[in-house]
Amino acid sequence: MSASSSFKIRQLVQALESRYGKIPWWPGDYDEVMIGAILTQQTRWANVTKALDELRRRDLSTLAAIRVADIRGIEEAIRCTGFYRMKAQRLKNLAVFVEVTCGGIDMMAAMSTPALREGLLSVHGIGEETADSILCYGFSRPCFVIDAYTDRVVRCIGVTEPRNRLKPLFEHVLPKTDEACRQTHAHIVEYAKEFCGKNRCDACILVNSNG
DNA sequence: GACCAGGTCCTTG
DNA sequence: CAAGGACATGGT
Repeated sequence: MSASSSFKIRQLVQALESRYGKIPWWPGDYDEVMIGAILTQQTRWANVTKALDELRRRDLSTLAAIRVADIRGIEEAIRCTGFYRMKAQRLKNLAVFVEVTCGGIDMMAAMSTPALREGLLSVHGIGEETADSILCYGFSRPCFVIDAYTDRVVRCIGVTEPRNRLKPLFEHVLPKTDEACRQTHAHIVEYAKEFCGKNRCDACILVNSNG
């Protein structure tokens, strides 16, 4: 574990905290967070909220409902998020995992974080980011989400660890609470949208990258 | 019209 | 194992 990377990330976390303070991010019940986590894959959140509204309108806003619904109706409801065919199938897969494999939300909530993470990752269509989002924002576990924005922002402040080292790095630096994980991740996304384009970071104002 | 969005899986070399 | 492509609609 690189000491200088830890230091830079500590600086980043503090600078973001003082810049943005407390911001609400991804409120909602278990079902909404899990469904949203699939729908937001490679997709803007604004389009996800439209799809969530449409799902609610069709009484498809729970995984229990999604599990038994005609997949075409799900596809129609979520079309505006793109990749809608694939995502409809992924929602079905997740619904089977939750309702059948686990035996319902309550059983899921009683699982240990490692067991729940492993289970989620076994679902076809759920990768690390989606699993960790569900763990952190849905099940309030102290689990830090690494996404494209996180990757971009840490490069911007001079951290060179490979992407697969970032999660343990952040979890080492942050307090072991879901609140810390969700706030910092939300901050990073806000900052990235404001200052870090895909192939540039022309306003890295938070942390001196020579540190 | 080009480019990108809070990824994941599959196929190639 | 890295790199590239497919999935698809909607906003800037």
